[in-house]
Amino acid sequence: MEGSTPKSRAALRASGVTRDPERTRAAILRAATEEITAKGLTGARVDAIAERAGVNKRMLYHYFGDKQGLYVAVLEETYSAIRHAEIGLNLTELDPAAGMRKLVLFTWQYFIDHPEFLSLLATENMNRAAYLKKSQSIRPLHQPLTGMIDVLLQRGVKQGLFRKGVDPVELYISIAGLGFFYMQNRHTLSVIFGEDLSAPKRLDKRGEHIVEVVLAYLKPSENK
Amino acid sequence: MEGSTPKSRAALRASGVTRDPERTRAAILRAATEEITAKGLTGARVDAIAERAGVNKRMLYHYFGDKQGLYVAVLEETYSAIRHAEIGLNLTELDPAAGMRKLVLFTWQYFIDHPEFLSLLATENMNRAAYLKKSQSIRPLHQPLTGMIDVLLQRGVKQGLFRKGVDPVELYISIAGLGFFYMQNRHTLSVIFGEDLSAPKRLDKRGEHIVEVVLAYLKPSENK
DNA sequence: CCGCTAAGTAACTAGACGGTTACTATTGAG
DNA sequence: CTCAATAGTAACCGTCTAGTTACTTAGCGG
Repeated sequence: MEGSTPKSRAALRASGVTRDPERTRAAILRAATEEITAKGLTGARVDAIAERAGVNKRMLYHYFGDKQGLYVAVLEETYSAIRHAEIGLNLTELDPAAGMRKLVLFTWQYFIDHPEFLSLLATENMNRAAYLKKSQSIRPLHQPLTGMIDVLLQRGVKQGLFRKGVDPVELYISIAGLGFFYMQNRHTLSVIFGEDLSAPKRLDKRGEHIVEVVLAYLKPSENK
Repeated sequence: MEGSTPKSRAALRASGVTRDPERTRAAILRAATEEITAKGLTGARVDAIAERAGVNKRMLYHYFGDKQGLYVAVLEETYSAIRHAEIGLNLTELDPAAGMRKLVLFTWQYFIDHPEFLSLLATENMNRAAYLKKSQSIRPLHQPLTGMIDVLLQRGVKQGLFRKGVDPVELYISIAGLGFFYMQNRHTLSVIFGEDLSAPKRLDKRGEHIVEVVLAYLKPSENK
């Protein structure tokens, strides 16, 4: 009988019925990111991750060892994503003020689009960066970032647009902080100030505010 | 026999052997704050809180109902503490620039001295402010804050020291954010940037940076 | 088309955890 | 002094949860 041989790999994969290691792994990682960023590492349930991924719980241990291993994978992937997006910015092609504006608005928009990054950072810091410290793959991702900011600052100083002596790390922390605090704490802040801080128009307003704050700081003093 | 009557209340309280509702309640609340801010709401263990407080677990349910009730009590007390400290600042007696500097440095120092406030905010926002929304006692605490900032801004504008049209809420979020992000994420940021951001000197530097950023933003543009 | 390795499943388990029960001891009012 | 209300204790319980075991099935090299 011609139908007795199992279906071709392609057909099987298309129907989604059979094994597909990459797909399974990716589904677990995605589900874990959602569950862990929604509820924290201790709040996340392994069974919930498996169910969300549509995968047997055993697979989770098969691919990632244990809950911590899964968490580290989520952490590495999430950090990797933002750092690679930043590198793609190509700020050095623009004039310094425009480049800085682009960096600030990019960072702000990234936080809006990726709330999971915010939660994960909160979770990892609550644990005093214990897992990040162990990870070998994350640290090297950050040199391009400060390097890029440094170049931008130097070109701005040379053109008389920016003040001298600005520390790139300090500046980056400020750019990130102005957006991060607002987004991460928008739920409590909305209650406290009686204003819906998640409204799209409100987010735009905040973006412009952050640009203004950063550019005002970078401006050289009048008596140069 | 003269010793047959129980010791006087004062003596008993002094020896710490007998009942003391207020003391027990306070010990539980303090232990809960430590445990919950260290490990998050889901990570905190009820048994650990009881042990840390030197109290039987049953007492925790006696005074606070359940784990959530205890969490709400921690939340209310912690918010109450910072808001009352802010009100005590009396900024309106100083000239606007000095007042603003005082507010910024106070906020920064508060975050340094009270890391538990930072963790608790992160925890509550991860839960989308579900408990804060229910609390009746926290919201009214915040009107004095924005009011105070508003007065400071108006006086600065009148004296030609500050720009016009600054939104007090936006400004407060920026002041808090510049310090909050640094402190809350100092563990991951230190790893990423290869620098110990918790060093006292580094903290002082950050404080001055935040003051500079805020005052630069508030400065009126040259062509007034 | 055989046989070994990797992918996948279902049922299970030891221990942790939030919360309760049944009880005793202290305190303060009358 | 008495008694009711409150503070406090120890042991216990049902459920949840991370991780495991024992097993089946698909896929691929030879």
